[in-house]
Amino acid sequence: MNKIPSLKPTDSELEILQIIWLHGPASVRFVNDELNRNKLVGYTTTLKLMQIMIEKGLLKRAEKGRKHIYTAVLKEKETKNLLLDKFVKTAFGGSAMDLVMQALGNHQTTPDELEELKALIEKMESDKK
Amino acid sequence: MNKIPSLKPTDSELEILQIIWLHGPASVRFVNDELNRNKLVGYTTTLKLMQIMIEKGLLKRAEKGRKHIYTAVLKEKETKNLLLDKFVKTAFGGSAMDLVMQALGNHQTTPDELEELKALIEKMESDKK
DNA sequence: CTGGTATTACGAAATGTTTCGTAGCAAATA
DNA sequence: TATTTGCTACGAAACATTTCGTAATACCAG
Repeated sequence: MNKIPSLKPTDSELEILQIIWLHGPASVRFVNDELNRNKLVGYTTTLKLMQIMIEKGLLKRAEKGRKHIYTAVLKEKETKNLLLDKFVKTAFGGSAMDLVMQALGNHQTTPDELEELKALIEKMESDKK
Repeated sequence: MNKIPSLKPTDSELEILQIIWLHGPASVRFVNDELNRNKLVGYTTTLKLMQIMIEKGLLKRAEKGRKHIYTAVLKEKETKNLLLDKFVKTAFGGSAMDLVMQALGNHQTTPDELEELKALIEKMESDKK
């Protein structure tokens, strides 16, 4: 029934999504192992979370032999867009520019990244003409 | 006892903080009225939230006559920095640059804003040398 | 002073998130 | 085949967040 997940993933759910986006469709075991590189979390905890994500429509799954293989329903980019929109709205009063300026001012950036950013800006300016 | 609030404000708490940052120290009545411009929320709900924020150290208060006047403990900018750091970490795998690129690509920007942004980049590049 | 109004304090319900224990079952292995 | 191992399902506890009802209290208008 649930086709389009309108709900925003929680922090824990997002950690799981990141792993699946990066590595592609994965079993609970794999996701749990990845999670445990950073923090201690029980296998059944991860399983339960992923089952809930199925209910919410964030993941779908296929049974491969005995295991279940989970796939992300939403693409990485669209999900991050949703989260970004919400974050800009709740934390920066809707001003994406404020966020960009503050993000640049408070994080390390390499010269390459700055060049890339400048290129994007040039492109935006020429598109606008 | 609680002096420095390390906790991140919840979404509801953030709405209250935005109002206090914008208007300065305020009573529960004022905050609740402001909140109700956007959504329906009961007075005691707002009161309770603000009391909890006192416990967490997000707000402090002074008794002016019979009312309590609430003040934000953290400055707007430092709070947004904390939130931004966390968001970059959870949603963009720690890459502020990814966030910046995506934010620029998905929101309207005025030529003035782009100029301002370019100026910031120039400044960062010259600082780096 | 008295009744009505605005305010704070408190407790608790409703909801959402995270965690894990236990059970049941299937597959691999000894 | 008998045992162990690994997986899923399910329920529930622990915790956090949000909401509001009720009560106590201070203030104000008449």
